[in-house]
Amino acid sequence: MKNFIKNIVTDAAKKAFEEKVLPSSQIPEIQVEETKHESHGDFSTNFAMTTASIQKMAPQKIAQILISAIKAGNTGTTDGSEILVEKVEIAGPGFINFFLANKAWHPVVDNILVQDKLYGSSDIGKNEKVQVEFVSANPTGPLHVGHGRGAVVGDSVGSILSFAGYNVQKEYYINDSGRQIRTLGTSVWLRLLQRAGKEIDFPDDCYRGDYIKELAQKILEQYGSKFSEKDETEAIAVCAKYAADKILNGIKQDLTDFGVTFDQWFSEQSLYDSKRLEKTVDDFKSKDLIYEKDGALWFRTQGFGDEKDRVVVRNNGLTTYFASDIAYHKEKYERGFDRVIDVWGADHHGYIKRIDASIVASGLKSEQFDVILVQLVNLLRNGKPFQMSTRAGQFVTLKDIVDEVGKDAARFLFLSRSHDSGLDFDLELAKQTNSENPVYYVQYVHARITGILLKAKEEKIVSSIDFKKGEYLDLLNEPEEIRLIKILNAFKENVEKSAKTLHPHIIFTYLMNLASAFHGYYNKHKVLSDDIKLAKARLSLVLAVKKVIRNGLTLLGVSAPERM
RNA sequence: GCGCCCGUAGCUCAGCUGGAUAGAGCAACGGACUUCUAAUCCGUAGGCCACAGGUUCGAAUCCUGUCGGGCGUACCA
Repeated sequence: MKNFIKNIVTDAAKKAFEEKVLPSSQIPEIQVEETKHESHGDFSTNFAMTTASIQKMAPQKIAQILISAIKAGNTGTTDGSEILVEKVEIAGPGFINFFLANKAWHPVVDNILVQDKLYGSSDIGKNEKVQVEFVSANPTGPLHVGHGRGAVVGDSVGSILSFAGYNVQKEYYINDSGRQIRTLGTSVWLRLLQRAGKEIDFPDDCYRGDYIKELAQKILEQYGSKFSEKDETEAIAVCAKYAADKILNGIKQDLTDFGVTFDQWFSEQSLYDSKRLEKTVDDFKSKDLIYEKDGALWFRTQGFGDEKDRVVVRNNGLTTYFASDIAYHKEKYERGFDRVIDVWGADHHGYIKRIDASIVASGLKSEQFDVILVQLVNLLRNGKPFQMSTRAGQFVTLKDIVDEVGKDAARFLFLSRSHDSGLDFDLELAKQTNSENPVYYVQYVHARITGILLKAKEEKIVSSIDFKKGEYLDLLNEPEEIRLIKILNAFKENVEKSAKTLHPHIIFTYLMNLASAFHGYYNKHKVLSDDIKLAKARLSLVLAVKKVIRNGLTLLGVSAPERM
């Protein structure tokens, strides 16, 4: 539709030049936009204003010339017979506004019914191989609310990119190596000793949650009471492995219940086992990207935009987290991804530059690496801050939220705001299943329409509640109907914008907007009109709305209920 | 100090690849169910878009600075 208008303007400008009413043949990129106000028509172009300096002419005058050219040509027709542009006019400082005939919009409905689940999809991704890595929480405790936000953002970005034609793989990086795992093992081991009757001072830097005690108990049950007599180093290793496995299984289950799925789970330990990390360090050493100083090995990140160089191997011989991350990211590109997207909590933002530096140092381009920084979730209870700490064992888990609020409401709330902004998540508010919860507003549209379609089938107006061809669409001429179709038409654009900017909340905003337009229409006009032809036309429209709502909700991982 | 994010209606936030009269939800007030689901709708009220400069025909949007809030700034992860 937009291109159609664009062509009209381009043709008119060329024609005006040929007829020498416009002095310059230079035609800049023509921008056509949907108007904000209906009084400004359906589309407008600022062409006259942007080209004013080139043509050395007042915008108003250029606009006038263009309009005459448009009117003179037989532009405005698609197949030469139907006139789709009803009116063209100059407005304001030089905008050219286009008013389309209603019938220009009617084919949109058919298009949706035919494309069905594919409506809104596109190929802007050109099948580019993209990896989205998200959550990647350490398996040292259950997922909490903050992880939930990262989880839905990553999951939805994955769905949206797929829908927009990217070849997407979703991955979870398991930090199953390093100090935090040893701490986990120690925590469990100490609780186990306490349970076995030993007096132990439980250190502050150990994990204190009740789940640690439960794990200790399970180990005792499984290995018997003799376990507490074991050699400490060996026992801690067993505890660590056992606990990490159990916790990871819990994480997987919680994510599944939250509707979040992964194509692959990647183990950090595997980077050590395969000697991949070692090889990566050697490789960079031979390229003089890693050097030795003060007994430690440093990566020359400063040369690639970081504030300073960073340690990869400490002077005690242990590798840093950064070291395995370098190897991991290098490995991702070697697996064939053109582009890698990491979803991180905002508290890790200082880490971006050094990873980016390591990627550029590997000979890749900075544009091939994106980080979605998800701002922190501000947990409230009845409007008051609610502090959480994994170490202290005081937190609200993701599971708690999903159990109490439900998957749909939780996901929808997490995606309701741009991830660039902090999110207030009020536990009491989220638990409410009333109209304050926007998810019901959108889902209600889907359920309402299903109700109408079922009734229509019962009354034999339609033979099925799902059909692929609209009927009597030219009867759709109410302003609310045209407005609804315009919004339906904008779905694909919104998906594309969401994919390009990696902002899933664009889909949220779109759905709220569509839902609002539908509810307004529903209250004003009866779909099942006595006029059977009109009823069929409206049923077609309403079915199209239903399909778009479903497609949108699917991208956010929220269900579209038939009944509420 | 330096870096990243944010500052828009009483509250929570959209709008930010520059466009015409800055939007929505909640809260407030007034209306609409014998009619397809009132988990809905319609109306009223509410704004120096933090502040100051700059670029531009045009700035909530881009640039610079100031102020305020959040988060970072390890041979931690």
